[in-house]
Amino acid sequence: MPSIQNGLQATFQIGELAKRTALSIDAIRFYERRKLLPPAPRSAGRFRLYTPDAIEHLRFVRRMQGLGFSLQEIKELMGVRADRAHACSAVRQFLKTKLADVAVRIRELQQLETELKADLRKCNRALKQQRGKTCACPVLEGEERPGNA
Amino acid sequence: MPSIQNGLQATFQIGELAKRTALSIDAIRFYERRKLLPPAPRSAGRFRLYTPDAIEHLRFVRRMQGLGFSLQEIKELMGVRADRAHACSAVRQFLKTKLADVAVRIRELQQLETELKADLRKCNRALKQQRGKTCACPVLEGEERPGNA
DNA sequence: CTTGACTCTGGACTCCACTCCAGAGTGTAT
DNA sequence: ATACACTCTGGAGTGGAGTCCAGAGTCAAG
Repeated sequence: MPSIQNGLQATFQIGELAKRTALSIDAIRFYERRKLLPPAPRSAGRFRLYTPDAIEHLRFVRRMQGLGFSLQEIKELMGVRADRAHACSAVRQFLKTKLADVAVRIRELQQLETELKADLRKCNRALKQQRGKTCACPVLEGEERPGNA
Repeated sequence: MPSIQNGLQATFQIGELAKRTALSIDAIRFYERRKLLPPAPRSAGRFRLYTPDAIEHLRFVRRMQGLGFSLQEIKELMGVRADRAHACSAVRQFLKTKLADVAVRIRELQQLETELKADLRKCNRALKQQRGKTCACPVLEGEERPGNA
């Protein structure tokens, strides 16, 4: 259970962090090994102790991951962002590069969005026209049906 | 070399396709096995023969992959898009779901873009202020240097 | 008919991002 | 003192997305 005895901040251990981030305990330890999470301070008995920061931290990792960044890239990104305080032109360059990457991805996704919308419109028109006609559409789910073209 | 003897269309074999798509031959065969590419018709000697369609096809795959879709997802997406002709509501539903996914990703990337821009501005301001002062900034590249701060 | 560049298949191997243990220690509740 | 839930480390295993390779076949040129 959370310990508040030092009057500073509620800390909790890894199981709790796992629940609050919907990550597995193993995944959290794995991220720590890969330096995506700073090594947690430990209790007397060597249990990791976390503050709510860790939740935000891990959420950022997952968000980036969902956007298709590798753990390596995320680590670099976090390093730079934490470090922009003592900024230098290498950091600046890194940020510019990443920004350009992100802009490209956004444009490509918007392109895909346009295409999918067009597909959807065609689909809707087709559906409207075929009212009443049978439509088995075995395409989506079926993988293993026997002889049935 | 390309064979044009049937008067229909220039076909080429896998090495050429690899060059034109900047994919490896192995990757192309791998995609075929995973059904991301329809099985190519073969020459008399069982060599795969491709038309320029295949180039577009593979480019689409890579584009989607760059956007973070798994091969499984790309396969589904292509299946549905090829099939919207004989549309049905399952296809329509799939498209709607994917569209929603894409919209979410776009929003998240835009959010990240905003954050990175803010980082960059802070970085620029910091750089302006520290004109003249030393800035070693060992953060980015260094991982394995011995004692050399 | 041999050489050289290309292709074939199947299987083993790699890297990433985890997941799943076993065996041992921690901490609280009874 | 013991039970029980939790955590520790280190290492093996998994699934995705390929890469690498051996041994064999194809085919144009000399």
